[in-house]
Amino acid sequence: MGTKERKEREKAARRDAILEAAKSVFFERGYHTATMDQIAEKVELSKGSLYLHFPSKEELYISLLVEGLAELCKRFDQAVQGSRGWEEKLLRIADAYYGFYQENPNYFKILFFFQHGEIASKVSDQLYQECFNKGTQCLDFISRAIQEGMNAGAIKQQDPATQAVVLWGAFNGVLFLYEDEDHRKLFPLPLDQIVHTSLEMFLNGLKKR
Amino acid sequence: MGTKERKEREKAARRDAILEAAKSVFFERGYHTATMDQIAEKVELSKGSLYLHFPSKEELYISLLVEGLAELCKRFDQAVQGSRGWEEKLLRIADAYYGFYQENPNYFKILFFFQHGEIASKVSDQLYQECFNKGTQCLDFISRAIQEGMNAGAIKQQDPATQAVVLWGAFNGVLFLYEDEDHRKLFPLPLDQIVHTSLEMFLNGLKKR
Amino acid sequence: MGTKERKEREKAARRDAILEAAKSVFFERGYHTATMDQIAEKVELSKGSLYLHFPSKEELYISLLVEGLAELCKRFDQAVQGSRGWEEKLLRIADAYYGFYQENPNYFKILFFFQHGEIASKVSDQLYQECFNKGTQCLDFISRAIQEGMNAGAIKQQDPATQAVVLWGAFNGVLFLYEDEDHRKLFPLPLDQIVHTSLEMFLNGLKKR
Amino acid sequence: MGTKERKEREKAARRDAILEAAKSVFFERGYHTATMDQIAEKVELSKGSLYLHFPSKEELYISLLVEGLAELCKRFDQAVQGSRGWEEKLLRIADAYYGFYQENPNYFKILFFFQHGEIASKVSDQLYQECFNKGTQCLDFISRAIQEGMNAGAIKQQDPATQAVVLWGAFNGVLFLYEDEDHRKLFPLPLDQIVHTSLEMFLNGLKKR
DNA sequence: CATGAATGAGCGTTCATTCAT
DNA sequence: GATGAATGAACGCTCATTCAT
Repeated sequence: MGTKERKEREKAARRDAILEAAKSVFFERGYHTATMDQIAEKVELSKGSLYLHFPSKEELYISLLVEGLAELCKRFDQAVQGSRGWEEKLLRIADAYYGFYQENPNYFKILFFFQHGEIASKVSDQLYQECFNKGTQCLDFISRAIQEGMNAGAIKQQDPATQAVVLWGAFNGVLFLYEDEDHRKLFPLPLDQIVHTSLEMFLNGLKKR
Repeated sequence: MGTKERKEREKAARRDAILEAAKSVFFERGYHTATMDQIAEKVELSKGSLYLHFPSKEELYISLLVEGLAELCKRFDQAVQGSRGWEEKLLRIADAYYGFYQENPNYFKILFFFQHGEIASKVSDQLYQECFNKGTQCLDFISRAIQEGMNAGAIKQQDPATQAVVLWGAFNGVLFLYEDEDHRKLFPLPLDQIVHTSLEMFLNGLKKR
Repeated sequence: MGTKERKEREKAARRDAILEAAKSVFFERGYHTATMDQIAEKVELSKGSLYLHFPSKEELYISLLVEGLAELCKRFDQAVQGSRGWEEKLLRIADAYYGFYQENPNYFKILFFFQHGEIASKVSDQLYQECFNKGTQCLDFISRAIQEGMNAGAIKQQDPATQAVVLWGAFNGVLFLYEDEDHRKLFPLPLDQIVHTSLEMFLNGLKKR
Repeated sequence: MGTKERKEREKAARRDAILEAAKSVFFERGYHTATMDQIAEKVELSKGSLYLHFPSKEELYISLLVEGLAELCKRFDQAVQGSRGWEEKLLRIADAYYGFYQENPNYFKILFFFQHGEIASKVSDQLYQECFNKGTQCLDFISRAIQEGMNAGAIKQQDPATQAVVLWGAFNGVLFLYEDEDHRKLFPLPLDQIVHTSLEMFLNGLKKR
């Protein structure tokens, strides 16, 4: 009688609600400062119930990352679908990333926090794999665009994966400078300008002379 | 009879010993996970003694950062002193950074990560200023090299500070991908190759066509 | 099925148990010397649980005071209800106070000592108000009895509130001399005699000549 | 050659300087909140040196009390010397006390704090005796005045010591109500009026009808 | 499934006291 | 005698996690 399905749907909904609350709390306060109590209060669930859906604070946090990477993938996909030529593709992937950053500046924090390892090691292998896979998927969009550029003769023949990683890291690094207020004070240039300059530099750098 | 000087020297030595111990503990466990007890044990001092030299955990942590930036500055200075031409300068600055990273892969964590504002705001204005100044000094080395390239007509006329920031962020971002073990697994390319590829890309990107 | 009520009753009971333990520990050791650990041990609860019921050591301490004042109010009420004439009323209020003191010699410490502002300022406004109100209620019983005496022409017309405060303070001061062992040695007169003498003096002092 | 005497004089001076600093710090911050560091800084001596003159924080604190009681004794003495008749004597003793309170409202705190016993028990027997003796001396001034009143037939024949204790306690109790800001809010009557009312009441209460 | 009271290990910080110099 | 660095035992409070109901 579909009871089982309904239950599952409800369970998934609950999970999503928790994730949503966790996002807002983690973003507002940072991983270490956020508490399970605050998240529980936000979802209007008891603290104990959180543990019915996520085995630990870390897993909850990283689950957020998986969601974020999935969203990023989707945007990358749309970006490449609607573009022609490797350069346009890269530009629009960058746009997608930058747009994602602007809409979710705090999401971005997790991305980096995860990479920091303090947390990654405390997470189940399965969740870790999910993370890894999503990350790889994202990178692949970049790789393929670069490969296209090589095929077109515009980019020097090299391992496209390496270049994708460099691009990803470099762009991350630039955005990261602006990740928090204190940093912004250190580098008081408008982010738009920084992003524009860096994209120009990176794309120019990719091209053969 | 120099008693006073000796005392001062001893005090400074103690301070350095604490800094050293703090470095190793913070590196191993991360800022939030590290405890003052662990640092005290490492330096074989009582916990209370730590507070004779640093007023708080935060200040201790940031003092480490200041030290690191100072060292980096010194290396940047040596790098530019021994080189001719903007391109060689940038290359050697990058080398200096990369060298610093390789010798102090964990130091880098603080340098770049900075624990993002959570900490910076709890630190005395003076210490904050020191941090800021050292950071600016580092960037200036890069700016000046870029300016030289513009003067030589090799780089398009733009704000060199912006480009310096982009370079700094981008290079940081690339190194950061390798900052911890878990992440290395995600991007299993040799760091040397990544660094080489990225430098080539960035320098190429700087140049006028 | 009354589950909710039972829970609430249990919660209140727990609160009372903590209050009881806190009373005995605070009494034995004084506010500053008493520790939350000791209280937790006494009530056979974990330290953390204490904070489920009281937000801080200060609030716990002052909550004790509120309880004491409430009890005193109740006794004052009974005292005046069962008496006729202002003099009997005052006498029985004093009896009630003295009785309270004898049953709770240590309670009295808090009541009177109040740790003087060091604490009061750190307590929630609400709790502070409760304290204030209860204190005022106690004084009002005295004021009204004095007013009665004035109406009857036995006491000189003056502000009864002032006289109530004086009476309260004076009687407190006398009891306080006996508040701890060391002091009893200094004034080695039996407390009963002291109380009797002082009541006689105060009441005599109130009367017109 | 008087070297020894000079040394002793210097030592006594040092002791006094410490006492003076301790007074100001203890008064400003309260016993528990004051620290030996603060006192050391105030006297411009090292913390260790404090322990050359006083064996503990408690002894230092109580030594202040002895000083205070001695001063009070002196004032009581002057008060009775310059007055005729038991009533004037008591009035002027009360004035002296009230004057002392007004000049040293914080001194008064120690007086009561000592009586609280938290500290008294941690102090050397000798210091305790000094305290006791000075306290007794103070009381004796009151006793003698009351005895005089009895001899004159104005006061009912009773144990004058008991009455002295009651008077002392009662007056203390009244002043104590005003000992700190929070209390003042609870009893928002001008202290002068309270003191006047209470003296009138106490003296009136002493007199035979 | 949901609850929320209870836990308990842990943290950063303080400070009276000691003692080698 | 004077110093002040060092100690170390506390302390108030937090919070991820558990579990009886």
